[in-house]
Amino acid sequence: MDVRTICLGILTRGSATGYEIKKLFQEDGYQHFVEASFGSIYPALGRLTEEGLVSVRAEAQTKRPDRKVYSITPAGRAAFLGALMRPLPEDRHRSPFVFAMLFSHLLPQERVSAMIDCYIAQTEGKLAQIKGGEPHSCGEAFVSGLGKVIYEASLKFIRNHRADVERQAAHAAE
Amino acid sequence: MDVRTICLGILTRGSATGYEIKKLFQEDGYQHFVEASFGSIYPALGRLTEEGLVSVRAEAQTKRPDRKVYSITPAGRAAFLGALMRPLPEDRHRSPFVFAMLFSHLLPQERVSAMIDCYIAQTEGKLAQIKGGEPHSCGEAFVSGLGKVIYEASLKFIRNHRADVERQAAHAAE
DNA sequence: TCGATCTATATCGAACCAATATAGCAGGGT
DNA sequence: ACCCTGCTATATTGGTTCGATATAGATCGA
Repeated sequence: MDVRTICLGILTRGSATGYEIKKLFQEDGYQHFVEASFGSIYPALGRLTEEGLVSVRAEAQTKRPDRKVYSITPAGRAAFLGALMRPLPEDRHRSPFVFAMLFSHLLPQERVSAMIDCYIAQTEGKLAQIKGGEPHSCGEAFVSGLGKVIYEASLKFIRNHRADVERQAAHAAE
Repeated sequence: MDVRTICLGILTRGSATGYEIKKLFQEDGYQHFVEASFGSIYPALGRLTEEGLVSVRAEAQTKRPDRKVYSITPAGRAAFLGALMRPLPEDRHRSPFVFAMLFSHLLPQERVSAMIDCYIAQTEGKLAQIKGGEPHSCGEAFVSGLGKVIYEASLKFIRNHRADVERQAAHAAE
């Protein structure tokens, strides 16, 4: 799903600045399944404004740099709903950790253990973030519930099976 | 994890052509956690060859276009192991479906149901592909086992909770 | 004969991102 | 008073990636 559509979706829920949209990707639960960088957010907002799908209002702040607040327009709302009515792109999951586990037999056992420990800690952090959130709608509850069961299943499996790949690694000649 | 490192990893397991590497991404179980397109595979192989991390041998074929077979070099193998010894990039999961569920209240109930049915079918297909595979090592068994529990947990949760978002969608005025 | 599909290499224009640039501020340490 | 870290805020850049496209060899069914 392209960054313009994602920004439109976020703006259906309320006006926001480019900086706030980026923050939402890092904090508000979106980070588990969607993301964009400043390098694509600001150009996307610019084009959406050109296309009339979004309006922008500059706001001066005291003691802070000026900010640009973007709001979705009726045309933008229609464009977003139109995108949701069309077939969705498939999920993409990229996991350097999982890829690395395929090569665990080539690595020292301590390195494999360190990778697994790091991945478990990261996953626990994400699970804690989901648990600390407060879904405001059925959609949000569905999404955070799904994330929760995925992370829990991952953690359970990794804890139960980490010895399998750690044992294999032990035979690696260095 | 960049495409060069991924190609090096794949080539530690055996020589391959660019076309075969792409096929591996689609069939051999890698697709669940790693991918690259021709647009990045061929340039990556080219650069790896320039850097001496990979060697290439052209092969004529009868009744088929000629092929280029790439093999990893000792320097390439060392580079790959070096990459695995450094901190891994974090996982990235992008899910247009999950993002769309946040906006289920804006959609007709039949559309929400169709999205969920499609996602369930795709996930069942991926699960069947994992179940049909034959892991050849502890690393592969770990990876396919992890994928299996994640897909199973997802399917179970979605089936049990789909009514929550479908019910909400029903109130959407069109 | 044509279209679909597979094998096979490769490039292109557009999208994306991590890094960087610029600029406002607060707070803590030296 | 100065410096560093961290936050707020907009924006751009060079490199990476990808979907589409190009080219070319073939098989098979209609």
